[in-house]
Amino acid sequence: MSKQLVIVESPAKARTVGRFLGDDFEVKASMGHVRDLPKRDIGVDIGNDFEPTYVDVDGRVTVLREIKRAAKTATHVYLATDPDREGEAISWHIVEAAGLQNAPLRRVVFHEITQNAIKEAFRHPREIDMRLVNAQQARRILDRIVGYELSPVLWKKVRKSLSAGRVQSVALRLIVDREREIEAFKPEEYWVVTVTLSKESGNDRSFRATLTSLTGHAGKLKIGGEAQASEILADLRASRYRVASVVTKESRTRPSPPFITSTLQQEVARRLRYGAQRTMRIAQALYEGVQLGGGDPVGLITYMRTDSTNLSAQAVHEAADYIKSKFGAEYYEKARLYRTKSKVAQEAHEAIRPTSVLRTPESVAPYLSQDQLKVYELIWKRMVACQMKDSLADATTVDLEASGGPSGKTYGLRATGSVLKFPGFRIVYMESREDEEPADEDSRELVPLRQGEAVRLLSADDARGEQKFTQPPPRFSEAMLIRTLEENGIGRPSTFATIVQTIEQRDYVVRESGKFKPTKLGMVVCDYLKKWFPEIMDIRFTSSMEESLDAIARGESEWVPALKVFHDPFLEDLKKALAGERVPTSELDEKSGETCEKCERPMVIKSGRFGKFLSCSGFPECRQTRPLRIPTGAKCPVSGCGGDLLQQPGRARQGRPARPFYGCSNWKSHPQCKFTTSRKPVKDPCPNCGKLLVERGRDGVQCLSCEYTGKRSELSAAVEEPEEALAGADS
DNA sequence: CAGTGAGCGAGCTTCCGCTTGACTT
Repeated sequence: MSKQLVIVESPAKARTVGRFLGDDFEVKASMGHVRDLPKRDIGVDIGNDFEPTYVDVDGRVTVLREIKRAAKTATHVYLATDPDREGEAISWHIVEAAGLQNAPLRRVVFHEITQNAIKEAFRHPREIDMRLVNAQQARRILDRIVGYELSPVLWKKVRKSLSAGRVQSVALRLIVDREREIEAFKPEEYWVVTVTLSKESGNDRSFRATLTSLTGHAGKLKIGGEAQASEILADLRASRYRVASVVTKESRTRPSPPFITSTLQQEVARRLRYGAQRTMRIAQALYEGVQLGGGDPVGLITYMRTDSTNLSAQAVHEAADYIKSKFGAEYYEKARLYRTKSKVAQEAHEAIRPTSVLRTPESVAPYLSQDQLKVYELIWKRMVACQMKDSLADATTVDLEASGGPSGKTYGLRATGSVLKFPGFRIVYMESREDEEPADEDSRELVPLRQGEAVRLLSADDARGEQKFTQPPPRFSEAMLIRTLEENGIGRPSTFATIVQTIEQRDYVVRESGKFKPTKLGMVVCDYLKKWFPEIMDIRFTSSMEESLDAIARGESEWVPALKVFHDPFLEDLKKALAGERVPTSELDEKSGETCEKCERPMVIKSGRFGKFLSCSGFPECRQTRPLRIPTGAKCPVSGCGGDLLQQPGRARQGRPARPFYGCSNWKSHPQCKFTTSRKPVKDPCPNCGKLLVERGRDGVQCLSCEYTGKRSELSAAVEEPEEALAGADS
């Protein structure tokens, strides 16, 4: 008997949908796009209305064959790819590539994988929406033109193999702009003055207050130097203190919305220090399914590449029941719905949530790896918390006055405190903060005080001034960069992790203690693109592109003219750039901190065919070169060798970026030694056997010769980080 | 995850966004 064919994008989704639909349906997965522009050349006939050439994607040939075969006998072919621009295009490409134009086609869409949503979708089939498809084609072709016309300009004018694109180049710009802000930043001195006070009567408890104002002067008091601070401290030490006002307000805190891709990546980075790639790998495994005891694998979370905070009614309902029975009715008020913040969100899926809150972290723990459990726990807690009641606290602000010091001035001080009245969602989950400093000052309970009450300084030592300096803005971490990109509508949930990978792989940026720092190459490429292609490098370029795409999707404009509007001025920029100057290669050299043995000029780090090497900055007058090797302080573990282990830059191989490795200094010398390792050596020898220790994980060490493992922090001295100037070799 | 070592002058590189592959005996 012939079945009805259903096509979705992901195999895990195919499994679930198949279970809901029953035996009359055969559900197949396209596994993403099945056709795309060719890799070899641009594949767009610009002069001929941007006519694209599509080819079958490598590895999707079998998928297409299967679809073709199943469609022959199917009574209906349901195109159930994701309900967004890309999904619509995937459906259209499947029809074109598998030749299903005359098949009994029906396009169906659902935003959540629940029985109801799927049944409802199948009741309202429609046709493929060519407006959406054309919006996708315009997006794809624009990205191809930008990427494949801009990159060759960089090959000619800067260096070969470089790349530029609508998304990666703006990501690079954010990092470079930030670095310039930091370089230009002038720290300003300021002082923070605090006093420790207590009630007149009794000595039971003290509290701290911070100097905020000088009576008669508007605004916040600024203390710019030590002299001023000393004068104020002299006053405060001799002052009488009085409570000017006590204001207590109830403060509510709402739970954070359920996770979407970007917030999951950020929170996992903050709490677990996992990178975006790793987070996505773990989430993918949770989504694909885990075997719980016996039977079929169970998908533990909903789809992990999403920009929507929507929750299915069923999930909200289940969470309500769970909260009421587990924590009590006072922790639940009503279903909470979260509106998706991003304007460019496509909302094809739900938020990232457990497929059932009844599968608590404890109950699935035996079947998960450590990593998986930690990530699942965060997703589970965030979901439960997001349906719980607000937390309530009494936040008290006490303003005080100090007067009677030698100068006769009157000062204003402030103490704050807060008492949690009702924990609400906090008993399950509280989002971590960017700065990580616990805000205990604010959450501390304050001594009960009355307006007009006199208080006293405990002792002269309890009026203190602390010198501080204003801080430059921080460099971007991976999580911060992803957040900023998303706020500007740049990149999609499926690409956030790879954007970061690309600019790292191109050597545009390096990580230094978890933060991105641009390389000279990155700065040069960014400046070059800003000079010749300011429009592409504008942070708002993507959002204006999205507006035109939306107009196409609504049927208000045509995709070919829209591309033309973009391409005409772009072509002008391209011509100007190609007629312009080449960037001198010396501008790409990184400082090394070393000096040339021959002419004493500084040595610089250059990148050649075989990776990085040291070269005299006096080139071409002085042609001195040296391999780039950084001593690690560790000795070669080969017995009788006695060589030093040196960090070497390593070579990039087949798409993989260059990774440093560690080799013996006696390589190719007398006596020859071929020892190498890719694990970072530790200075201290193994306490067990005296041989070489290498780093393992964040704080671990491991012996290469015996079974010893230990903690790096417990050894006498760890290997020092390479000098900052040489860190570029560490990428 | 992996687990590396040559010392050029040729032909190749590149985008963004969907999604997970896994030759036969």
